[in-house]
Amino acid sequence: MCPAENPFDQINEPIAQRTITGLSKISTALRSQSWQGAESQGLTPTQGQILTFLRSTSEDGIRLSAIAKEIAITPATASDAVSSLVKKGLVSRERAKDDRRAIAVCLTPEGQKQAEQAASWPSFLLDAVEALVPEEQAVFYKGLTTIIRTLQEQNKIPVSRMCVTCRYFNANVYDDEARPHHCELVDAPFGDGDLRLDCPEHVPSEESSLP
Amino acid sequence: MCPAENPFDQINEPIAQRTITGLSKISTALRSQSWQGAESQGLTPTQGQILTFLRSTSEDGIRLSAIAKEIAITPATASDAVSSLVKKGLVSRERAKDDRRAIAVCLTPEGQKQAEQAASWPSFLLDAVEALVPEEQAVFYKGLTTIIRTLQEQNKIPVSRMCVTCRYFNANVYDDEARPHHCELVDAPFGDGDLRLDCPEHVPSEESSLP
DNA sequence: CCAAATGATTAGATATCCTAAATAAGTAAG
DNA sequence: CTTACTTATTTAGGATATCTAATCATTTGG
Repeated sequence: MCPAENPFDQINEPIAQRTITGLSKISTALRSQSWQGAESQGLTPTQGQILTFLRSTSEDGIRLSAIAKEIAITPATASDAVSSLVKKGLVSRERAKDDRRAIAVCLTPEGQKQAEQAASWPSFLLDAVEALVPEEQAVFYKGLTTIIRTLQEQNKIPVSRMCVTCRYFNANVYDDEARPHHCELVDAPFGDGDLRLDCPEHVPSEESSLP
Repeated sequence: MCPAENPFDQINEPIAQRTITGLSKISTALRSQSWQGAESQGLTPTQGQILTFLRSTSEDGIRLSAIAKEIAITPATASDAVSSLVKKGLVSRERAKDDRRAIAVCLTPEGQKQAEQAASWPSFLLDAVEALVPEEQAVFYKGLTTIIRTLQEQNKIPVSRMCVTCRYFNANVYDDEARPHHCELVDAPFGDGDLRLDCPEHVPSEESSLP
């Protein structure tokens, strides 16, 4: 497209810049809503996030440092928050069996219940995301995975167990546009819309491959 | 697509849910980076956001309540943050001329400088967004505007001056796929990629029209 | 002119978040 | 097997962030 043809190129910021502004706005919404969501449970956003994280892991006994890394806070802050949760009886804090420097944080039964609720507050976004037609959703989601992947490579975000960094993932091995990728674990082809951000079966690969 | 054809439909969460997870991850990155970005200036994230907001408005003398609404914090929190900024000499706080209950917050010259820097920290996302090819960027951006628009309608996010809620905006009036919309202010057709999230010329419309 | 609404601040409480230092336990090199 | 380094967590100290609720001042509506 010739620049002279498009007067908006002259007056608009670059699209990447505007995209960042948009992501920031959504981030603002998430922050402000997380207060309202968590507060109704007598929790703070950080505490809610910790419960949600504990719930999502099948292991019992999560290290404090793992929590800190996932939520992207310092160990000191995580320690404080866990103390609050212990005081509220939602998690237990025990010494790890294999490493007595470390602690194992677990959900209590009451914590389980609270975690269910805490995990559901971001659903206020559901209507908004579903305002996109399915094809838009798929492309949008694909864009998200790409962005997150890049952020992980730059260590700007905790590494999660996503397809694109998994040993069992093969990108673009089929001609089928709807399902060009292959997962060796379930041994099946799949498309962008089925890419996962947090797969329990994830095994990190040496070198990653972008879809 | 027939469900039996796609085994992933059985084991994956709905795509909207995973999209929300992804947005939350980016939000986490923004939060943690905003600390590092702001801190290097001796600011906190909230203070940085306030400076950025003041910088983006041409008016001189922003109400405290306007700040609170934009950042999605309570007036009380905003008042505290402004006090900190005043102490640091980055903004001035004066009574508004037209309404003596209200205050007018302005950037000082020193605040101007700091605001420039504070506004630039989210550029850590630039590489990640630019990892998308231009067409992906455009679609992704379009999706963002739709989501933000929906959130605004639900009062989950402060209303901003975006095209899709502007009196001068006409959605999908041309057959040209590249530029289906029309802005009456600049009197020109344009496409999704040129939609704005914060247009100085914005005039709210009675009823909004989704592109 | 008074009641109700609005704009901002203050009070009081808890949590966030940092850095830096302290404690304790594993690990590796001689 | 002991010293030195590393790792996991906690404490200490300090500056906000953030909320709700109460208060004060001003404006607006009737």
